[in-house]
Amino acid sequence: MVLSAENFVAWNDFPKGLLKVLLMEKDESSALETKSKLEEMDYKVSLYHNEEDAMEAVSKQVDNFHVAIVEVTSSDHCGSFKILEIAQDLPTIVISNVQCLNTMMKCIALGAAEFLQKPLSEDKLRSIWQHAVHKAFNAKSLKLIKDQNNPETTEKDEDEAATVTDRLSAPSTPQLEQGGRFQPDEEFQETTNCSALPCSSSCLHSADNSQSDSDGQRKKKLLPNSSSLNGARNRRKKIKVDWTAELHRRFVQAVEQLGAEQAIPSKILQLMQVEGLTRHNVASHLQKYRMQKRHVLPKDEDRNPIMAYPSPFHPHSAQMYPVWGHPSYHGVQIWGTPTRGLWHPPTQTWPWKSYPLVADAWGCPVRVQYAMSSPRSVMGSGLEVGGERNEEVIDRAVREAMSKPWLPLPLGLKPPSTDAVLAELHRVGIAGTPFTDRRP
DNA sequence: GCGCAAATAT
DNA sequence: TATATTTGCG
Repeated sequence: MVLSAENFVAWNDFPKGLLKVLLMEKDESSALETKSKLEEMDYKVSLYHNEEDAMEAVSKQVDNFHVAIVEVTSSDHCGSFKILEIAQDLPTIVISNVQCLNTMMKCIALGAAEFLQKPLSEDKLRSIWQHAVHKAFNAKSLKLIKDQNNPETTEKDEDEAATVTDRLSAPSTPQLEQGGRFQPDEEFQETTNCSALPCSSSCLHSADNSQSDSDGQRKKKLLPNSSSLNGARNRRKKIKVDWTAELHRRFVQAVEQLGAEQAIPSKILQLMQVEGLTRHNVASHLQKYRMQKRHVLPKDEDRNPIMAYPSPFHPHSAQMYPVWGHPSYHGVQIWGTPTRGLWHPPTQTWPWKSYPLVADAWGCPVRVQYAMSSPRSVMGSGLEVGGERNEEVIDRAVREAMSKPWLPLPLGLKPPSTDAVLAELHRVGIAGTPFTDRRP
């Protein structure tokens, strides 16, 4: 997701003038010149003269650099490529005397933020801070991208696959590596022409071509930022929202706060205050929510009104029935209101998971639902809000249930069994109830 | 911008 | 295949 103007938030603690730059340039005098230029611009520069040291610094995160500037030379650029691979999270600018298009592209493809031709002017160096900012905001928005480790979900539009290499009449179908970096293959190297440099495939050690689909299903992927190169607008596939329990809770809370008439996507979205969520996402979810309610309510009204809670007497009462319901209990879904309890068929898939639990507020054995965030979902982690430990959730739900017995029970808390109620009544001296005879 | 229904993804 | 989510359209 790209940040929009509306959700741009100023980066208040941007380290102005203190951006830490890793500089890897072999030639000492040239390196010192670059270093001094950078320092004049208030960058804090750590200079390395060989790839090994630079890589060690990057991998050990010795200085938590904001930006790296690494030199690629015609003699040996393998090491520099390696840095690009290692410094996946570090905006890396390649500087070079080399004018080989293939090398330039390779660097960009491997994740270089920029390829600067030497000699370096001050103007070229001055703006490197932007890469740090870009990365920071990008990282922020990336939290919202679901399943980023699965390149197939990152891009799918075959039409979009008119990549840089296509433009250069390379017939290859480059693959997007994890984290969005392009993993070149031999084909790429062979077909892009390079007059200045010998291009050894050994430089690209980590390319695992065995993973390319052999069934011809190999997906074409965009190079990062290729849109800016091929002029195509960046219409990447929309990201699927992971409606975690917490997100849904916010949604329901907003819906209920607004009331039936006012609960429209835009207002719900406004109330939810979840970064990255779109009106469309909400509208879609609302549609589903309403459909559930519609399907579920008639069934529910058929039920014996005395049975305020679903299936406490049901032989399968251990089964959990998550519900589109009440927002009052954070992280724990609760049964619908006593008069119009909401019930869900258990066949549905829900973002909750049932776990057995010891006992409830009433001393009855119950199961409790734990909010389950999908581990593969970056989207989920980005949208999850107000993370609360399960124990806290349970404790709070139990406390609330005990203090407000008139409210419906949180899902997971079972109402007292009839036997328990009767025993309790008996204990306090009440022999029976009008319902005693109606027990199943 | 809304809501429904078709299309698409998982 | 079923169902969840997105997309298209009135």
